[in-house]
Amino acid sequence: MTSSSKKNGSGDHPLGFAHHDHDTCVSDAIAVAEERCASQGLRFTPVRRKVLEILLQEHRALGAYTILDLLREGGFGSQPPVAYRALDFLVANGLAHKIERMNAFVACVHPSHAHTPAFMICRLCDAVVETQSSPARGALGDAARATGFRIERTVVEAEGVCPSCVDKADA
Amino acid sequence: MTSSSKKNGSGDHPLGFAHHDHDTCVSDAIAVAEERCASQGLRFTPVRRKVLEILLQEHRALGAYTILDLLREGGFGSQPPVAYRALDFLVANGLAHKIERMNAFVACVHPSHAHTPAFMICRLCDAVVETQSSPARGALGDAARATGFRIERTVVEAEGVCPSCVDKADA
DNA sequence: AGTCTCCGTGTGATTTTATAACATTTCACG
DNA sequence: CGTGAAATGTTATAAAATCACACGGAGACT
Repeated sequence: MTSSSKKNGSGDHPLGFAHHDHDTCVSDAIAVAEERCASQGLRFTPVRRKVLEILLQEHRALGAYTILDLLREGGFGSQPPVAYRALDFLVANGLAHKIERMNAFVACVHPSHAHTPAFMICRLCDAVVETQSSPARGALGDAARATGFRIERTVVEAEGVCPSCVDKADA
Repeated sequence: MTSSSKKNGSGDHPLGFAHHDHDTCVSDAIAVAEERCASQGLRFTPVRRKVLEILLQEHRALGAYTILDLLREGGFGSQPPVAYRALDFLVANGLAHKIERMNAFVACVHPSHAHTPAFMICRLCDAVVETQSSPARGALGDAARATGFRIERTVVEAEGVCPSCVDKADA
């Protein structure tokens, strides 16, 4: 029951604002992660794999403590550092992202290539969809260049209402 | 996180990546806030004013608990909700912004007109500079339109190294 | 083989950030 | 004045993140 803290277990329409073949997307992502870690000499340990599986399976943004509950159920350590360390690893290696606005984490949806992620977050149902952005090419990039600021990483998160909640609200 | 730094009245290199007339910028901003609240029927109460003054004076991102300490010194209530409520008010009314990445707050540098703020955050010295962005006009906006997501507000934060820390590092 | 070291993990405790709940005060407005 | 909504003060607690230290396994090296 610890995993049911919020709505939308894993069967509903998980998110993405659109449906897709979930099993495939999970196994593909795990395969990519394995390959990536192997090729870079990183250790894709059981805890790390499990956390990534959890994120992929739920397919939404999860708080570290929700993940921790699921880890516990899986027989892993149950203290916060266990989850945070695995998440740090996944985030550092582009396999997951942190949603700063929610203090939550999501699996990366295209871990195979480098990218500057951006997110659309529904304030009504908490759905999170990853997309791309190039903030450094717009006004922000101009400002950085003008001042001499060296951008290393950007956080881009749009808060609003997802299509399905728009429909409900308008109904 | 954001604490542990000594005062910084107006001399040092407060931030902005550039110097400016700090006293003027503080009093101007307070005046704008007063005017804005008056014209919109909002109550610019002592606590709210004090919090804004603190943010303007320090001219950097401050955690809620740092602000709370300064409030206490000013004879105001010293429990977390006091600070959070004032901050909520300032943020809701565009007089301050929350830096999600730091769980910290800064005074808005151009509260006079509506804008979509973006921030450059130095990971070495924690300096924060506000600038503009139009994320909804780029790839993110395209994605939102394509999926039917309705953007209400955006968080744009660039993490990197500010000019002065770049100089130090390269030296 | 041994054993050394690094890295990851397990665990308890703590710190930092944020909200809930409720009593009291303030203030605009009738 | 009264009255109700908004703001404040206070206690308590929840949620998020980190610290500190012990243990153990995989690889490197004789």
